[in-house]
Amino acid sequence: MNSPSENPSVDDAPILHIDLDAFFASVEILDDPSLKGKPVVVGGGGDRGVIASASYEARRFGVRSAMPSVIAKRRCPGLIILPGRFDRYEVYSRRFHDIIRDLTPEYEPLGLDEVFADLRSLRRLQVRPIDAGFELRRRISDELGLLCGVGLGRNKLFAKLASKESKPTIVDGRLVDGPGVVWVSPAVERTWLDELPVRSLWGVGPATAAKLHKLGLRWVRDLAQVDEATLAQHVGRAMAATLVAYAQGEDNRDVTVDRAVKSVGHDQTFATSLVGLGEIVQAAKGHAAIVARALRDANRVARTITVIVRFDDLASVSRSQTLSFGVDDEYAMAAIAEALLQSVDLARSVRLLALHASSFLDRDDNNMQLTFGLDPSANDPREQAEAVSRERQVSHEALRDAVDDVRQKFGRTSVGTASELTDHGVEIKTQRGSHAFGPEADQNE
DNA sequence: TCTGGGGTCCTAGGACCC
DNA sequence: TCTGGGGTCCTAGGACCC
Repeated sequence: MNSPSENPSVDDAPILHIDLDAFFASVEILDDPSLKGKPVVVGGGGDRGVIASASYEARRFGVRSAMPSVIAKRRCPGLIILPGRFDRYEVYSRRFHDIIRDLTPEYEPLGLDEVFADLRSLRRLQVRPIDAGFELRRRISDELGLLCGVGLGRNKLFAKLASKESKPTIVDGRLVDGPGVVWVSPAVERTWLDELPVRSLWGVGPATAAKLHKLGLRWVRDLAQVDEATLAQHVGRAMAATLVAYAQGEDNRDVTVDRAVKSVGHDQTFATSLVGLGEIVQAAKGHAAIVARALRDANRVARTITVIVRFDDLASVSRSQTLSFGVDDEYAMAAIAEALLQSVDLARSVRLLALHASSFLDRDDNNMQLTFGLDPSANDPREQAEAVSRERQVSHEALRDAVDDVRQKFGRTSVGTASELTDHGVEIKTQRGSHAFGPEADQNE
């Protein structure tokens, strides 16, 4: 929108946002150059799959990320759908972060392919944000072979909107280069923002956009003038406050370095829906093995276990239980999950099962002694499950440590439990694939 | 055209404590 | 018989982001 003619200081453009173009698809093309120039996407190829990342060649056909694969194939009959190799993307992501870190340690990743950076600590070095942006693009292109867009602005809101503006676009089926680096100068902020649709603001998705449209609010300039209390009645207090602030160009979100993870989980949509408690509990055990491993890798234990079931009509229900202690054992987690699933009406067939763990404690702070009063013969099924879970968490400790120890020394595939092996087989048909357990995954740690 | 899997945050009601 | 107010935690659901 405004190709920078000036060269702002870090005080005029303190926040940088950088976003890799078509990241997953681009990595696939780098690893297999024969894909170059072809419509390539990464995503689930089955009936229930969606597109995670689309090359620009695929976008020319109207294929977009988050689009169901069935639709994408219809729009682009020759579409190449790849299952996704997240260990590879993580390698590239780390190298991407390394390049950002060379500029400043004050950066915050969002997913694998985006970063916000706060440039203010570079004031003394006389760094010019626009020069820094072009230099990042050059290095990412030279060293990684990837393209990206850079946005600069007074806050995260403008930096992110600007990076979007910096990207290539498709006009009449043709790819048009973007400027690469865009700065929203304070002088143009107001007019720039006014012309955007409300949907382009952070936090406005399909549901909120529909509510806003119903209220006659289509453009950011409409939002900038709305009464916050009235808006709050429709979208909630917090949303109303942030939307009005954003619409006025105000965004006080900091660039947060080292954001702590608050939950880990595993979701799986089944190619064929599951029927009945038995099948679902069996699947939950596989989920528990994956989530427990992630917890131990992060050296955390979780007090809250949540199961989410989605039925074929896409309605979902969740059940959660918070324990008086933390778990990182798959059998301890599975005991809770099973009890939670028993409280769900499973008359309908189930297309998705998710298992999440949250309310983390440091492993060293997990005081199991406080829980000796638990009675496995209690009447309340939740108390019962908690007692069983505690017993497993305690009694498997030595085994877990031994297994983790062997894995540390000899790699992940060297030893495993039966449920993990079963799960491994099940996982092959999903995006996650078997690679997560392979030797490559270990090299990257 | 029919919606994945990794997450984050917000809301609202109820329980419980002081 | 009528009944507070604030704070925190837990549960269930919803929306959003990449």
